[in-house]
Amino acid sequence: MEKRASARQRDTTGYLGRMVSETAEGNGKRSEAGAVRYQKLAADMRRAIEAGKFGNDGRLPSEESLAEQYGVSRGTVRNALALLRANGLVTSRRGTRRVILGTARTQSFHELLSFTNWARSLGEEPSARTIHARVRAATAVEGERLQLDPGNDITEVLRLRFLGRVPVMLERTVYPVRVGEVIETLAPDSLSHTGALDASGVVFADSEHTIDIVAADETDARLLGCAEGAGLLREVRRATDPTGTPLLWSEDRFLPGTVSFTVHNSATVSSLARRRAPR
Amino acid sequence: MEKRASARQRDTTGYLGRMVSETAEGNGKRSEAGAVRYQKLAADMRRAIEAGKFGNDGRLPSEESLAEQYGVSRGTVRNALALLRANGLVTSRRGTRRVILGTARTQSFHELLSFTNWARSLGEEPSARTIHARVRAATAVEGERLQLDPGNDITEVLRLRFLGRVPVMLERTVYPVRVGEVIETLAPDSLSHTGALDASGVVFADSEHTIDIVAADETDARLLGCAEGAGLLREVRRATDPTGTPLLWSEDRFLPGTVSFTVHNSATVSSLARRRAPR
DNA sequence: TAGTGGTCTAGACCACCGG
DNA sequence: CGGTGGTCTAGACCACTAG
Repeated sequence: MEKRASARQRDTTGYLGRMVSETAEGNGKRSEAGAVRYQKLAADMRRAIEAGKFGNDGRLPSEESLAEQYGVSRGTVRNALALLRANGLVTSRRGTRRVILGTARTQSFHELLSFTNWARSLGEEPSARTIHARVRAATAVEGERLQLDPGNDITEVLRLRFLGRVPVMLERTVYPVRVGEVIETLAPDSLSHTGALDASGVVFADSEHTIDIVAADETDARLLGCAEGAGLLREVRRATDPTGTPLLWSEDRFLPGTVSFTVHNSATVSSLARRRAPR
Repeated sequence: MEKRASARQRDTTGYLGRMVSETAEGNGKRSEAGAVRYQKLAADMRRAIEAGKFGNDGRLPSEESLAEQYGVSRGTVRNALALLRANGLVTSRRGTRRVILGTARTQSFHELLSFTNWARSLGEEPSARTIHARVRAATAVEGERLQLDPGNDITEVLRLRFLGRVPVMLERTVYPVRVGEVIETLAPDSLSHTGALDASGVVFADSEHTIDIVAADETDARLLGCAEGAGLLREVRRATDPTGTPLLWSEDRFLPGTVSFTVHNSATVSSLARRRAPR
């Protein structure tokens, strides 16, 4: 192989582009109607890619020619492409046409927050058994997690989650009362709490997911049917509204072999962090 | 609490913006010099936020006024803000000023790919013991993973990784020969393979990380010093160059309690997928 | 050197939030 | 209703890739 000239030549790819609400483009429940131009465009191009309509050299047409074809400005094309890029569908590099990578698999924001949505997107039948749900004063830790003053009330929910008839995950969720009030109006084993919140006008805007491994405690073992001390995959979810106010904090423990998490990163934008485990 | 009017009012936040190479902004090794305008701007604004220079109402100035202050166009400001947004530093919502969320902690692309970089960014002393490294024909599976024809050669490396003196992770990496050739020129226990590739001009552009839980096999148990069958946190890393050509495929198994992974998502752009576990 | 994607500008209009 | 962020346009120049 030929010798490369120098190091430090990398990072020149310094991207940019725009983004976009994957909302209308991905497999979320929101439909394509109501989406703005670049979102429809992205959906369109995604289909075109999957149908192989861009020829078989594995390259996309230039932004200029796409703009012409679709009758929009280059900026709008770039917005759409940024969407596909973020999901790992296409590359981007200065100097050459974009390369088609394949079909992206990133899930929509709501599928990540809602076990029910997620299960359905997989073609599985989700269900839930509420172990308990109660209102009580927040501990100091909970107060901090939800940005409440300690002593404020929270709603605490413990639910066992199933795919088909098989228990898969144990969910320990804490809501600020404000949010929890909505939950309390629901039937005991109602499926999608997140969906209900959604429907009642609660707006989820950002979330953070931390993944690690934890030993099953006595409760986990009993409800999930595993040995005490066995390793479980833990996902801690935190969600906030558009103003940054916490809406929920949840610690979910999955049986091994039931889920995996995949993150896509590019040199230009990365949303993943690897840390030392807590404690 | 007042009743919210209607559902389906959510998703209006349909963001957009631009992105940017976190490269110059985050804690990557590339310096700020050489960065373009919006990158410097982002770095600047990050510092301003951390120093509390935007007042204590927790809000950012309007894009317009930021553009004026910094003497750039609104588009450039939006590019910079998109960067901060992607890292969870600020929110964005139509109609109101952006809200400051806090200090983001997302790691740079290279820290995710390189155990050595990662460890150092934590202030820990990384080391490595190479168990074996060899060149052999690719299996069918490997061929597919690296997009090679089966029978093509690959370089296979098995390394035990330490933080301080403590074994933390066992790394099974496969490179296409083209890439592996660089590795072979290195000293047996040289620290950063990724760094070496980097220095020799190999350009990493995209990566995908899949995280799940796996039972320790006999090799894992022996080298990591855990019980056979114990749960380990598995991270499968795949990296490609800007053209989409695979550069490496690695399966890393971490002892429990050593790492956690955090992903930030927003309703407008999400890079995380939750799946059923393989098999 | 020609073509392509990345950066930047200037201006426009709209949807939404809050008073 | 005014201010703000989201979308879109049109045009310019630059950095880079590949022939």
